[in-house]
Amino acid sequence: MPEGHTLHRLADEITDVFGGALVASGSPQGRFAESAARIDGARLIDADAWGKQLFVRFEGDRFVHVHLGLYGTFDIRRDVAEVPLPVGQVRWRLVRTDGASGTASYGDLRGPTACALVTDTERQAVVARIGPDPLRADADPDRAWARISRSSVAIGALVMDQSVLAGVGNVYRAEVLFRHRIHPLRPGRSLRVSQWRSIWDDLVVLMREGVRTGRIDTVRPEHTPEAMGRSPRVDDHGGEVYVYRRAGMACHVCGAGVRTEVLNARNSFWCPRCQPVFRSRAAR
DNA sequence: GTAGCATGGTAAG
DNA sequence: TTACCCTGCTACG
Repeated sequence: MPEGHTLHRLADEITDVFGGALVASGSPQGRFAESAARIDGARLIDADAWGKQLFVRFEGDRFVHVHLGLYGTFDIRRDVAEVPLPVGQVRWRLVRTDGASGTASYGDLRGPTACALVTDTERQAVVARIGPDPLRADADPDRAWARISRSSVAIGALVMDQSVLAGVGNVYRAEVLFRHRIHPLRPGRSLRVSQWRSIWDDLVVLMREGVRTGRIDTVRPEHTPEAMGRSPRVDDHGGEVYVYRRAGMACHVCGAGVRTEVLNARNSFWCPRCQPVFRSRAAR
C-alpha cells in the first residue's frame, strides 16, 4: 500500500520501535546478505522518508535506502516472546531484543524495488532528484509549480512524476484532481497558480490524515457512506474515495459514470461532468 | 486453485 | 514499449 503516507508512517514506526537500539540485521533471502551483515549489531538511529523513499539511519552515517515499489511490504511486530522463522522471501530482517523483558521486536521487508546500504552522500543525491513532498514541513510547493506552469504535459502525469512532486501515487492523483474539479489530461500550464495552491494545501491535509490512519480517505463529510446512505467501499487500501478504481460506477456527487484511461502507464480515473477538460464560459 | 491485476519505478530493447 | 521485481488481494471456475 505504498504511497507517500505509507512510507512516512513506516519511518515513524521504525524510529519508535528500533530507534536508539542495537539491532540484529540479516537477509534470510540472501539478496541483501553482505550489506545486512555490515550493520548487524550496529545502533539504529532513526528512519525518515522523502516521498516514497525511506532511509533507515545507522551509526557512522550509514543508511539503508528502501523503496517498496508496487507491492513491497515492511511488517513490524512488537514485543513477541519468540521471533518466528522467516516466511517467504524476506530481503531484510531487523531484530531488537529487549533483555529486561525477554521479548523482541522485529521487522520483515519483502518484495522491495530497492534495498541498499548507502552513504550520506548517496542519500542526499536521491533526495536531490525528487520534488517537494507535501508531508515534509520544509517542502516548497513553488518548486513544483515552476515545473507544472511551464509544462504541456498532462497534470495527471505531472502530479505522479516524483521529480515534480514526491509521494503522490495513483490513488491520491485521481482523488485530488477530482476534489479540485480538474481533468487529468489538462496540460500543466493550463492551471492557474491558485488552483495549484489549493491542490497542494489539500494534499498536505489528506496525506497527513493518511499517515495518521494508514488509509487513503478522500471523501468530504457530506459524501461519506453514512451521509449518503450508500454501502461502504470494500478495497485493499480500505479508504473511501470518489473515483479511484470506480470506472463505470456513478459519481458520488453528480451521478455520471466514472471514466478511466491509461495515463503514465497507470489507470487514471475521473468524472466527465465534475472534471471538464475546459472550464465552461459560464464558470469563468 | 489460480489467473490477473495493483497504491511503483527502473532498466533493457 | 516491455520485462521485471516476485507480494497479496479479488474474481472466477
